[in-house]
Amino acid sequence: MNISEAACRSGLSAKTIRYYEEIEIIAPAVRGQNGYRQYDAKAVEELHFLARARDVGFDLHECRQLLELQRDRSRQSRHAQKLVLEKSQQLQTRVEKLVSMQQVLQDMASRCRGDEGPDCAILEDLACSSGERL
Amino acid sequence: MNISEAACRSGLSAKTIRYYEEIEIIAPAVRGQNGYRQYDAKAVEELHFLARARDVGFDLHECRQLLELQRDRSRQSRHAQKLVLEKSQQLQTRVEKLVSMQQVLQDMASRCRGDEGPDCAILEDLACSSGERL
DNA sequence: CCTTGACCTTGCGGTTACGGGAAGGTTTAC
DNA sequence: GTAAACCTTCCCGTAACCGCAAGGTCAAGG
Repeated sequence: MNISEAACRSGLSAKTIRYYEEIEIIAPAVRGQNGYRQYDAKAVEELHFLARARDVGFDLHECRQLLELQRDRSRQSRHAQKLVLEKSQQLQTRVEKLVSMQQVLQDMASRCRGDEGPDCAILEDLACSSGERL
Repeated sequence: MNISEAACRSGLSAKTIRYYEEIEIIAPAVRGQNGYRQYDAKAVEELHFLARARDVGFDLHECRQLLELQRDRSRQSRHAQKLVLEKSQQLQTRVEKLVSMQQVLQDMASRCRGDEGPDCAILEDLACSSGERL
């Protein structure tokens, strides 16, 4: 199959598949006599694996490691688990940061009248270092 | 004062201040006869305002708008409030996405034995489209 | 046979918000 | 006198692609 069908089936875009080949996350695709990239079911599986891994938050460096584990018949599942738990912790940290930012925003918005006048608790907050609630 | 002191007082780096000047978020700094940028208290206030706005999640485009409001004596506080509420909603959406990603990761990790063997629920999940829990 | 449209190829530029480092001028302190 | 600690500009690198352009290929219809 050609790249656009592989894209469809894997959930990646054709651009992304070429990019992954370029940065050598995946092996160079076999080419037809017309120069077109050809993909079989096994290749699509790897692409799909990458799409899933990206979806749950892994960056490409980590995807590379996960794919190596996936290919390695003598892997140890604790290595995969370690990657997952670390990523989970990272997401946790990011969530906490975002939540605290959001709380500040909610607080600012609630103290702002939001009318036609120029008096604005939000702008005062941002201007003033006393507004440090983060 | 020179750029590094302005950086210290505002909470931005000197690099960032030069960058903000380059992309015209702030006015070009006055230069001393040696060519060094000079900052007064008012300039530092604007830099600090930007640092705070970035801290709570605004991108530079939004910071630009906020700073315009801040400078505008005839502003309407509802404009600032609108920006804040929109940003709060964006953060909410990002948080929800991250939390659902994290739940998937936690679930995968819990079903993985995490031992020396190759059997791994995580890798099976990533490989298989039936693992769609996102 | 020709053309049209939908593929495919490569390559280059743009995105966000800076950080790092080079090459060089200035100022300050010992 | 010189070394450290500033400052300047300029250019490259980051992550993970997307968009566009120029051009080759392929299948269908008139």
